[in-house]
Amino acid sequence: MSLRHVLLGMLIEPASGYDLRKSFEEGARHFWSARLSQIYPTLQGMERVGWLRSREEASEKGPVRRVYERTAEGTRALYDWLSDGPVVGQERFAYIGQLVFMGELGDLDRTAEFIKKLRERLEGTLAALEGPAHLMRDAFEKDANALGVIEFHYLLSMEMGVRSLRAKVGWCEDCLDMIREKQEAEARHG
Amino acid sequence: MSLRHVLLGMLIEPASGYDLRKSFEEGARHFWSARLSQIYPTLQGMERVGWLRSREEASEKGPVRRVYERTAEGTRALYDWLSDGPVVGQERFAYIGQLVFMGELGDLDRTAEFIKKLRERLEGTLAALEGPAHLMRDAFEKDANALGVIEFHYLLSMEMGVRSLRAKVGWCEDCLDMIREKQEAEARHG
DNA sequence: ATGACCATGTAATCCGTTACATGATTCG
DNA sequence: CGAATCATGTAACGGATTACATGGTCAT
Repeated sequence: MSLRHVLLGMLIEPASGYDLRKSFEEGARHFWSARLSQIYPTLQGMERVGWLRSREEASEKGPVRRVYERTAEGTRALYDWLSDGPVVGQERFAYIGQLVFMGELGDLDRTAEFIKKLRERLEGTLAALEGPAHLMRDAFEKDANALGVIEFHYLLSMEMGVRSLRAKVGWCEDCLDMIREKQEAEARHG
Repeated sequence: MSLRHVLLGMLIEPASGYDLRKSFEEGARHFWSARLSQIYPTLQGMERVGWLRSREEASEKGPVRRVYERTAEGTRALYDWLSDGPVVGQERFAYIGQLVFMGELGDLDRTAEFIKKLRERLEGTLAALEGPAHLMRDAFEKDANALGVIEFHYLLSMEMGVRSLRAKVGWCEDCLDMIREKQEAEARHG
């Protein structure tokens, strides 16, 4: 029950479904994702329950745009969600499951291959985040007033992404070391 | 399409739905979660497609247990999944969204409160993981042969949980510092 | 006898993905 | 002329949560 709230948060300014998808691709990648085919019906549902209102708007290129904006009720729903305290759900990490169950195969070389691939992926995501995060962090360090409150919150969230990705990449390195160590021990007298 | 695979992985030995829930609560908390009401129909579905077979078994306390075990096909499906390479999905972190959108409120004290609550939760989860992870890590460091291959894989996965939770707790601390810094800057000449 | 734990499930609803369907404009 | 981008949606299916429904055993 959270995509609705994420969309509410993004609708600090009126936007169409198509615009919002760009927000997911550019801004929100590191904490949420959604497809157009989910965004459109969700917006319709939010309008039905009175959280949003919409109007049609001509576009230069392409068909008419349906632009949504929050109603007072929608804003209340957003603020209620923010007041709920941190929603720390049951996050799901399929790749950790894969790693655990790979134990059954008993092939440490294969496990090492798996972790190398994982490290690559994580490094890719990290690289994409580090640039923009670094820029904002520099600005903030030079002058803590350089960023507005909204940008500042955005910086905090990007730092989270960077930190936890770095920790995961570090974990990959250490895993590879531990695997080598185990292989050597097994070769000696396992 | 992954709960099925997680259940397959857990069924290295025959187990009932009820047993499997315990595996989620004890062993798999840090990477997956599932309710009984999802587990039961999923097992039934897996039996229908031939990944599992089941038999009834008397229980000392309570009603008859339905115990599932993997078929050869189920084992193949599991190994195929493991061969797919790391499934790095679009993880969703609702609390990061909450933090970002809290920018709109423009109340840094409230943001600080939010982060303190979040830190508490993360520390709780971390504390629960660190004990068992520490025990295994010690055993491994004394003798890399002390752990069997399956336990070793389990250690790797717990280390991941510990690492990324520590990184997140560290991020909470730094956020609080940055918020103080920003508040002071604003007081000076914002 | 009350509550915790054992044990299984169904039904309604909602959330999310994949695939399908359409059509205009702009840039190379 | 073809590909990318703009722009909106529906349909079918599958994954997940919440609530409902039942009943036995064991310890205090």
